[in-house]
Parts: sequence; structure tokens; C-alpha cells
Amino acid sequence: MSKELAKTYDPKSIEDRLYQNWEENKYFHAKVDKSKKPFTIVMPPPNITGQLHMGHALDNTMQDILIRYKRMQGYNALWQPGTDHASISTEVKVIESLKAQGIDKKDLGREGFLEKVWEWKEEYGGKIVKQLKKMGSSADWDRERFTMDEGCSRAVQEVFIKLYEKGLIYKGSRIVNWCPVCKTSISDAEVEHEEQDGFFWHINYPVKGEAGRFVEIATTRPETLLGDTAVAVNPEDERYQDIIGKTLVLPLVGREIPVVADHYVDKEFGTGCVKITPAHDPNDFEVGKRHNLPEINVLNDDATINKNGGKYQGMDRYEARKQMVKELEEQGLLVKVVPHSHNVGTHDRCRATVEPMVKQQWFVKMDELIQPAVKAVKNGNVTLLPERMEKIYFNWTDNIRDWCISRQLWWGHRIPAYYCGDCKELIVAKENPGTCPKCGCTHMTQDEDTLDTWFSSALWPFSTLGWPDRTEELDYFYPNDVLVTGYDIIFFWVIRMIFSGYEQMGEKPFHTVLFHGLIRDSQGRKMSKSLGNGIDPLEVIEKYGADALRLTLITGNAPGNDMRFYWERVESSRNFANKIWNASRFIMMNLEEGTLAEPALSELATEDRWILSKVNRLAKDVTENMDKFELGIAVQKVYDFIWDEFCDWYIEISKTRTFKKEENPESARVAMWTLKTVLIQALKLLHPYMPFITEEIFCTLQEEEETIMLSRWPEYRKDWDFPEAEEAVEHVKDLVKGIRNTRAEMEVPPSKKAKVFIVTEEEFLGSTFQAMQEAYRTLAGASEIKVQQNRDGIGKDAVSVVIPGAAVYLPLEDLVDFEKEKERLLKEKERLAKELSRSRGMLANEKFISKAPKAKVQEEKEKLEKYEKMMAQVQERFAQMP
RNA sequence: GGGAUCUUAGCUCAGCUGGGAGAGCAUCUGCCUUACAAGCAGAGGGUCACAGGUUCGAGCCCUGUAGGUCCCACCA
Repeated sequence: MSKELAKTYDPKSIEDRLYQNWEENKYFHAKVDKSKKPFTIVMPPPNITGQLHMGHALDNTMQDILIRYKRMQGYNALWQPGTDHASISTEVKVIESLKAQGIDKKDLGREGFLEKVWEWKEEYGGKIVKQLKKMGSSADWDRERFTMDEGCSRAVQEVFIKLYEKGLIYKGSRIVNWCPVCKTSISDAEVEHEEQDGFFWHINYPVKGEAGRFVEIATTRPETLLGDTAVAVNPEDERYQDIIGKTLVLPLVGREIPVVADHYVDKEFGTGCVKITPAHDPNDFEVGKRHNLPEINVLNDDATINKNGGKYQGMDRYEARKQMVKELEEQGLLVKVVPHSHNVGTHDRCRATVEPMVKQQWFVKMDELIQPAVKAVKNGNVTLLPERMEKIYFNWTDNIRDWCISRQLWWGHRIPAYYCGDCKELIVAKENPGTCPKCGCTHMTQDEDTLDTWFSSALWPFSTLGWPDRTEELDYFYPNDVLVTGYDIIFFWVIRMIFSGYEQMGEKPFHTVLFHGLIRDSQGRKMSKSLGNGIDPLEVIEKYGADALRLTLITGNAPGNDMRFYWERVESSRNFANKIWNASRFIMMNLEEGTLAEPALSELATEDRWILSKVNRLAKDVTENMDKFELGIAVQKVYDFIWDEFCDWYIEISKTRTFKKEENPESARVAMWTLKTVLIQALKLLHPYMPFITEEIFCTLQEEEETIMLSRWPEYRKDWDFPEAEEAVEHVKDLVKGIRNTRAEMEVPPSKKAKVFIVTEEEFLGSTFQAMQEAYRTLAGASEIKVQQNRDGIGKDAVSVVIPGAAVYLPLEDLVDFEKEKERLLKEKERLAKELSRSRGMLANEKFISKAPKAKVQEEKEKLEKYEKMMAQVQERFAQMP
């Protein structure tokens, strides 16, 4: 006897053990081997501050499925993992933990603080990796990287210097998004627009020298008045022709400002007069440039009013707003206040309202750099899935603006720029030059800023492979094949990787991007910390196992679509795992010791050929779906096959042989071989999705096998194609279902076995039913079976079931309620009549005959014939009824 | 303001290039049948949002309408 499995599937008892075994055996490790084709996926690096959430779970499951699939297909599959330093998140997190200990970041100084962050990273940064392992992720952990490790840091430096030397990175005083809470600039991509209810304050600006004359402006941010350096009107606006060029006196401040004419102003909107604050509004900034207006910054880094705000200095911006509105009202300059909802930019990390400010920052010039990335998607060198993501992609690239990459943070890659303390000369270099090349002094200091986190992530597909060194890994595994990620980071990351790949490597980073959606809660809400509605994947694994979680996340989920999480669905996934477990257990219980030799084709019973044919086509279909990245469809097919075909039909049918080993040992042996063979094929097809349970069963079933992970992916076999067996078994299934159905409707107790007469004139059916009667006798609850060509020996009191090609009679004698039987037959007649009229209608349509494909027409003719025969049977039965 | 996407069984969702409406859960009925009650067998339940159009044929393609979700956007 073979090894035995426990009665119910207990994922906890096997998962950790198997994973450890895989790691120890280095099954995940991919070595450069030019004799094999590489297949590479780079893992989106989770933040070191991260906790595994459903998004990671889905993302990693998809990648693991692809990697395991390709690995089994014989590819040299590399899943390159790593983590991200996540500058703002980590810095904020460490600041908070220091605060709890009563320590302030500034007191530690830059060096001291960074030391603390590294300590924190060592202690907590690896947590997410351990959690990913719980998912069964077969990433090559030996190659794990970190965006701030030595190599990745060199890559960042190299790219920065190269782009600077090409003139694609520049430093400039520009208007940027400023987060007053994080006290750093952020990129446009990091700003989220939120509709907020606010007001329009209409304010009168007095015209200089013309007492009683005013220009009425409308603003949503009255406090920015402090930085106004002009008022603009549209040059074509007839109402205001005479004031263009005049001077206004800024209320509360007294500064004199000009009225300028600029096409930016919309005549129809508001009053048609716009206050211009170049230092705190992107549009005004542009207007200011056109009219040579001064930029007056009135805000400190924490969004309090600075010294340029005169008496309002030190007040928070909102406090100042209140105070100023009050004073304007007192002075009679406030015309009206109108409720108005408008979009406010917020920082996606901390939700604080972003303040546009003019600052000295570093930028990447985007217009040229982006071009190869645009072309790549347009000409299909890079495919985005689902296709609609292309529109989002192009929408961004078409409206590209320069990328602000400097951050006023300490944790991150420090900008490799040095300034001369004396002559202010700027040098971009890997190291501090020591002396100033211009004035010769030695007062060189490094730029204080660090780079946007995404600057290093953009290099991830090649920096992880060793770039800027020319490693053999880089040569072999680059470009990667597929990138799997959420559509929410298409701008942050995907686009930037693509243009960086072309710019640095001269080649795309990957050929396909597979996007997935968000996992939402059962009410369709985003899972978030603040709502407290997040479901912890680890909790799901603890309760139902990693395989159940993986299956739940993949089934019924179309690419790029969001999905709701239901515990009930995990439960049904778990049930499926248990189903496989028990089916396997059953097979092992019946397996005899010793290997089962593959029988000759002639030894196979009809049902053996049927299930082999089915599993054979399943392998073909699943492979096709996988190749098209239709992961959910593929696994659904495996699920249906295992449960509906293999368990419900084949195993049940096979019992007639395996339970009677003594009677016909040879037939039992062939059945056992088929059971085992088909199970192994199915396990392999399922392995990428459910790695743990398939491994455990595979290895228990075949002690000689080391792992399913490295076994060969099932390929289509021509000699396993048995269309006639498939047809035969389909008829048997119809027969069994028909009998079961009738018995249930006639309320025949399950204990009562009935005789079954099958009347068919078709030779193929007759011999099929004859040959397989042992198989369906038990399935249909029959005592005795007779297959014949006429109704001889069948009494009038027999219940009849009409199936395609045959009529089945069950002599139930006293049990028959003829009224009920008539009712049942009538229903059947109606159904057939409907089918017949549909079919006849189609075939009577000349245009259908002439225009539809011939095969379709033929198919329809066959259907019609089938239904006509069935109808005849039903009518005949009516005629016999008493 | 521009764009994407969704509307299919009571609930959540599949449905690939157009060719007789599916799954899981829920509901109802009967079964502890020696792999599995986390199971088996059976049943009910859908004018595929609405209105047009293309087609021999539309859940699927086109147009419009309504409602939901999301993304982008410098109208102060």
C-alpha cells in the first residue's frame, strides 16, 4: 500500500515544511545558463515599511503563477525580488517612533538620523519578505535586492550624472507642489485632487488715484493676496479695456500692482479679473513669467505666513485667511462670499493640502526622454494588458511635464551635486571634488536633498541585475519578460521604467505589462487603514491556507478589474482543496504497491479513453489561456475538470472496476493507472495556482519524485485524442442524468433499484450502452439493464425517459403516478417543441442557409434531426399511456 | 471639462475573435452511498440597464439615453 494522507486537508501541517524544503533545495534559484531560454519577472519592490496586504497578495500570486508555469515548461525562470526604501513613508515612520522616545530628528543630525533609519530597516524591513514567503512565492531570494543597497545606489548616481551631462536633468527655480506636513516638494503624480466645498471671496481692489473706483476679483484663497503682484484681464474683454495698464492698490498691504492683459483669463468665469500670485499658483507663475512680474513667496515651509506677509507673519494660512477676510469686510472691500466647490490638491501620503510654491528644485526634462516609451507602446514592442490601459498611458505621456525629483528628506539617495561655498559653482560628480575647479577653494558642500523614491524604482529592471556593471545576469535576463502590477502606479512606475530602460539600456525593460485591479471589501470600498476594513492575508492563510487564498484571488478576476473580497469565496476555495485532497486519498488507498506500467491503448476502457482525452485537451486549453495571461479562465477550467469530470464521473465510474479487483485484476489495474495518470496531469496544471497541496500530493503519490515544481508541464499528446470515446461517455452521462432526474421527480426512494430498458436502434449507442452498463448501473441506481431495439417486454406502466438517440424505460409498477408522469412528459414535449420551432425557423431562413458558415448549417440540421427523433419518442409514449 | 469602465440568476462576478445564457454563494427537495456532509443527487431562478442600428443571427459590434465607479485636468 502506498502512503496515506490525513482525513481532511490541513494546510498548516504542510505549507511551512514544503516551503522550507523548496528553499533549501534552491528550486527558486535561477542561474545563468545559455542553453536554456530565460523568463524573467522583476517583483515590484514592496516598501520596507509595508505590511502584506491584499494588493501584494494578488500581485505576487499572479507573478508566482507565471513563474511556476514557465519554470515547469523548462524555461530558466527568474523572479527577481527586492524591497524599496520608500523615502517619505520610512522617514515619517522612523520620525514617529523617535518621537515616542522623546527624540527629535533634528537633534540627531543627518548622520545620526540615518543611522537610526538603517537600524529600523534591519529590524523591521525584512518583515514583508517573510510574509511574501507565506504566500508560497517562488522568488529567487538569494538575489534579493534593496533600492538603497550599494549597487542600486551606484546605478542611481550613474543615471543622475548621465542625464545631467546630457542636459536632461536641471536645477531651477520653479513652482512645485509643496507638502507643508512632510516639508518637502513632491511630484505632480503624488498630488491627488479632491473636490472640496469652499467659497469664492469677491474682493475689491482700489484703482490708484481714482477714488471710488475698484476692480473686483474673485478668489478661493484670499490669503494669497499677500503675494499678489498683478491683476490680469483678458485683452479682448471690452469691460476692462480702460483699466489695462493702470495701477491698483493691494488691499491690506498697500503695494501697488499693475493690471495686465493676458489670454489666460477666461472672460466668462468669475468677474473676468484674476489676481496674479506668481509664487503660489502654477498658472499665475506662467503669467508672471510673461509679464515679468516679481514672485513674492509669502509662506514658510510649514505653510505659516512668512515675513513677506507683514503683520500676518507667523499665522497659519487658514488663520490668516480668516483674519484677512474679516479686515476686508471691515474696510468695505469684501463684495460677497459665494459658496463654491473646487478641486484641492492633497499629498497622497499624508493627505495634507498641497501648497504650490516657487522653490529651487531638481527636474528631469521629460519631453525627449519620453519619446521611446511612447513609441514602444504604439508599435507593440511593449504590450499593456488589458489594452485600455494604453489610453491612460498616452493620456499621461501626451501631457507630460517635467519631473521634480528632489526631496527635502534625509532618507534616500543624496543628490550627487556639490556647491562651492565661495563662488557658488555647481559640480555634479560621484564624489566631492574637494577643491572648486573654478575658484580653487576647498569649501565644497554636497546638495542637501535626496531623490524621489521612484527615481531608483525606475531603474529596477536592470539595476537589480547588476547594472551599471556589465554582468552576465544583465546580459542574459534583460530585457525582462513580464511586469505584473496594479494600474494605480502606471504613472509613478511603469512609464518611468520604460523610458529609463530605453535611455540607459537602449532596450525595453519588458515586453508585457499585466495590470490587475484593487481588492475591495465586500461592500466595494477600498481597503484602508483609516476605515479599518482591511483583511489581513496572513489571517486568511492562517484560517484557510495559502492555496485557498491564491485561488480566491485569481478566479473570476478579469485583468485590470477590481474585485471584492468575500470570506465565503475563500471557503469554497478551501473546499476545492479538500476535494482534491480526498480524491487523491481515495486513489492512494486503492493503489497497489509497485509501479503501474502504461497499458497498451487497446487495454483502455471507453471511460479511460474519455478522461484521458479530456485531460489532454484541458492541458492544451489551459496552456493557451496561460499564454494569453488569462489566468482566471485557465484555473476555472482546471477546477471544473477536477470536480465535475474527474471526481463526479470518472472516479465514480472507475469504482465498478477498482472495487472488484478479484473479478478482473487486469481491468482494475488499467483503471488505477488511469486514475493516477490523470490525477498527476491535473495536479501539474493546478500547481502554479495551488503550489502547496499539489506538491504534497504529487510527492506522496510518487515517492520517487522530488518535487512537482520542476516536473514537466503537460503537453498535448496526439495519441490521447479519443473523440469517439468522448461521444460515448457523453451519451452515458445523458442516460444517467435522465434516469436520476426521473427518479427524483417520481419520488422513487433511493433504496429502490429499478430495472432499466434502453431502446435504441442506433448501433453505436447500443454497443456503448451495452459495453458500459457495469459503469452506469450503480450511478443510475439500476438493478438490471437491457439494451434492445424494440419495446418487447416493456409494460405500459413503465416510466420513460427520452434522451438523444434513445428511450429509456423504468418499470416502476405500483410507484407510477400516471398523472404525474403525463405532466412530466408534457413539460418535455413543450421543451422539445420550442427547440424544434427554433431550429426549423433557422433552417427555413434562406439567408441563414446561404450566408452562415456551412459547418453551422450542418450542425443545425443534425440538431433538428435529433430533436425530431426525441419528439417522436415522446409522442409514442403518450400514445401508450393508459 | 476630457476619458475609461461597469450595468448578466436573490448576492458577487465569468462569458476569448458575434452562432442554442454560466460559476460560486444563497434558496428548495432527497441522501451520513465504504475519498470527501468542507460531501452526493436533483430542482427553482435571468425581455443579459433602456432605445435604436449593423447582421441570416447581438450579452458580445455601432449610436444615443439613464445610473454607478474610477482616472486625468491650471478655469482663478
